[in-house]
Amino acid sequence: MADSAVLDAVDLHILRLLQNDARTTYRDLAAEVGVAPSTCLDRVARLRRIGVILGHQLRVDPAKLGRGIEALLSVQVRPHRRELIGPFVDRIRALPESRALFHLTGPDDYLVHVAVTDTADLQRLVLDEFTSQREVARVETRLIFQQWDCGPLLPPASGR
Amino acid sequence: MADSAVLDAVDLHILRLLQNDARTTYRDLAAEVGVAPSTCLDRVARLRRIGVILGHQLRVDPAKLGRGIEALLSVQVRPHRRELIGPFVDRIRALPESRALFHLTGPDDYLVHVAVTDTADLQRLVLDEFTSQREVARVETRLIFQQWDCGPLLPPASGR
DNA sequence: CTTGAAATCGCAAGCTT
DNA sequence: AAGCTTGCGATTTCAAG
Repeated sequence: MADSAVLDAVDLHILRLLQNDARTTYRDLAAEVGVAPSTCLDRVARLRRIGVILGHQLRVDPAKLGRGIEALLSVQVRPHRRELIGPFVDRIRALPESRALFHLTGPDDYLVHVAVTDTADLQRLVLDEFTSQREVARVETRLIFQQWDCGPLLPPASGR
Repeated sequence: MADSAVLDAVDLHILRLLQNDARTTYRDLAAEVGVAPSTCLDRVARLRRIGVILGHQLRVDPAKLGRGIEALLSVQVRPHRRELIGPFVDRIRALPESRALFHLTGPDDYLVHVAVTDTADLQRLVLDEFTSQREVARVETRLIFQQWDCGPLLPPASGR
């Protein structure tokens, strides 16, 4: 279903460049990689078709939008059954404060990445949207001091 | 430094649309928002200039790149001093397996989001890059069953 | 902010290897 | 089958009102 794709050096070079700047033109890609622009077009179209490229995302600074504080919330959902966790996931994803949601192994079932205006806002969010809910057994809040993106995502060095 | 920006309804509308699809053309943006395409261009350029828009990122499927397993590693770095954590952060960010890195409050200093080929690869990563390092006092590994992106990031409802 | 025109880009068709 | 070149329509971009 999500099997590893067969990618050559040109594909990987294109992926590396587009992960740095997804708006690089085919002409510039072509110049950098050393092929014709239409070849880049074909390669990118193929990468989209086979699902390697999922889409283009705008990166936005939460602080500039008045959400200067970010935090990670570890949440235990009990009982951990499908009829409870489906609605829980939908509700959390719909919160304007939510940035990302993970379902994890371990004692804490979910990790929620949130962006809020201040600590009072964070307290309100935790109390009103989490601890006050029947299915939420426990919430642990950790503030994010700083966060970093890492290098472009590429196949393991052994390749293919 | 990262003060909240002053955005009007047009800016917010554009941000919402671009977060749904960062490749929406200025022409389509204009039609949707109800202004001229060049106005959209000006607005987006301004949003970039003032730092609200940080860039355009390609979303890629890790599984299709042979990284079918993702995990979160909670890491204690001891002693937690600048001369140790600087190199630690640089080293972790440079790992091809790293997707994101967070510096957090609480007993676990760092959270590392990684994508690996399989559990053996994960074990190798944890042993060779984390627990074997002097400054790493403890590592806790949690697998990611599933993850979700959330809605577009926008200012709090009360805002401007 | 809009209009309008020029430059650039995306994209498909045809050609070559 | 894969890549290159060409050309047209769409888009971006800029100057002027």
